[in-house]
Amino acid sequence: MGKQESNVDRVYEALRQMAADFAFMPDQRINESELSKQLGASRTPLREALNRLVAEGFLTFQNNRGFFCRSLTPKYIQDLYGARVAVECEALRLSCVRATDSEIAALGAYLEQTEPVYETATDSGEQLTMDEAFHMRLVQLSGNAELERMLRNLNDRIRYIRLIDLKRMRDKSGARVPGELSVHSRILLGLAGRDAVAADAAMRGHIEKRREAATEAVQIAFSQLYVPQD
Amino acid sequence: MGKQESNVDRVYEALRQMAADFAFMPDQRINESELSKQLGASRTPLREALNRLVAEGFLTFQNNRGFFCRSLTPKYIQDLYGARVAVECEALRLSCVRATDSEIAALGAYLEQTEPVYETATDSGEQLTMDEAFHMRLVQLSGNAELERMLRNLNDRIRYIRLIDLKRMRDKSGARVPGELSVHSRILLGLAGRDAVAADAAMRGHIEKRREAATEAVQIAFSQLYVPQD
DNA sequence: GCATTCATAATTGTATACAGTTTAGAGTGC
DNA sequence: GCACTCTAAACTGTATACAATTATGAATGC
Repeated sequence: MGKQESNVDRVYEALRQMAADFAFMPDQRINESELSKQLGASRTPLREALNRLVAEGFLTFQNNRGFFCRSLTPKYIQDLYGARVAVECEALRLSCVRATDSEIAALGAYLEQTEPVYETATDSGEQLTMDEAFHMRLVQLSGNAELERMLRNLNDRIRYIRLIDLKRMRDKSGARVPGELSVHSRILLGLAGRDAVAADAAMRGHIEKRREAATEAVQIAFSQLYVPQD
Repeated sequence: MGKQESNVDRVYEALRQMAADFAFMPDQRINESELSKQLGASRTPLREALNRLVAEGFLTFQNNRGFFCRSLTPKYIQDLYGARVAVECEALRLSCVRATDSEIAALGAYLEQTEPVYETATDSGEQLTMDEAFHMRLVQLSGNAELERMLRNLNDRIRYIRLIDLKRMRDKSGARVPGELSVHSRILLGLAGRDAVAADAAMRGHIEKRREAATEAVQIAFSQLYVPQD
């Protein structure tokens, strides 16, 4: 068996990464010829990948003017956080009914294993990867593939801002008080106790808190994107 | 100003409609040459449109084998209904806080205007259009563009099944008892009273009820698709 | 300086050609 | 009949060419 992955897939993955990282500036027009050279593919597969990203909300498209990066505004980011609440809280409610005890225990073990690493990690990207993995595993427990698909898409579009927020959070506040339960632990505790209301409240509070800090993170994102410090 | 809409857009809209209606049979492989002739466009814009539909969940793609219609299974439909609950209930909770009285009154007026038409309508497609419009307007009141986008996508993928369900519902039960509030009215009443819990319960019950009937509708869908009665 | 016009360059839109891969089916042996 | 092989046809993947459209910028008039 040779390559399973097609060229379009490779181009698509690369572009998705670039779009997530705002390698294209907000509202920036994308030059197809230049980009195709850069990615080592012709415009045909490039445009196919770009069209997928339009449908996923990473890019926009204007007839006869081509593809543009999505814009970055507080409202846009607020909406993404709002959608996360919708998806993750409903998934959690479902999980309270549908997840088995062993599945919940497995996620608990994962949390216990990763939290010490998370607490001491110096790389924010690594931290965010762990955080996203926990939330994804949680939504997987709901057994609903659509909710899972939605969260994956939201995570990818919101990642750049979350990374900034995470960095700031670490700079500001000291380490969590030892012995105190982490937010993730409290969510999982609600789930284990099949207490949908408590789990929902913990999750909602968790996301809303980050959402409140997001507008400030958008400002910082702009300053990073338009005035590179390196 | 000449045409604003591009060829890709035209092809895309046509394909989306076809995919929604299962003009492609579940799991059916799509022949690009044939389809491009049928739509009067070459394979290049056709494939661009097909790629968008893959990203939206209408189609799937396998490398070197091309595009396929999404499969139609009870699980898939159940998941779509589950996602609808997530999106619509959260939108409703947001609306209880953010929607203005006049916006709610306007939706109430729309409901009062359409419900008599709805009750007496003989065309199920027309009924479904009204139903979808109400739900879309409701989610628009939340002010969250992402939730709106998500619901539009879900509606398009679930439409075929809802149409069957609506037909059956009408055949089975007689007309609603006069004087009794419609489900939509009860949802709106909860919203007007800023009672998120009541509104949520009404919405959740409404969607879950249809969801329970959906598996049966899937069976009928299959018999319709594979044994046309005309 | 500022707006307007027009020619030209740059860019996007799409048909087409052809290479690479998969699929279908005839042929063969058992 | 059944499984296997091999060849031809069908189909997908992508580069490329060229038409259509938009963007750029110099020239012009005020």
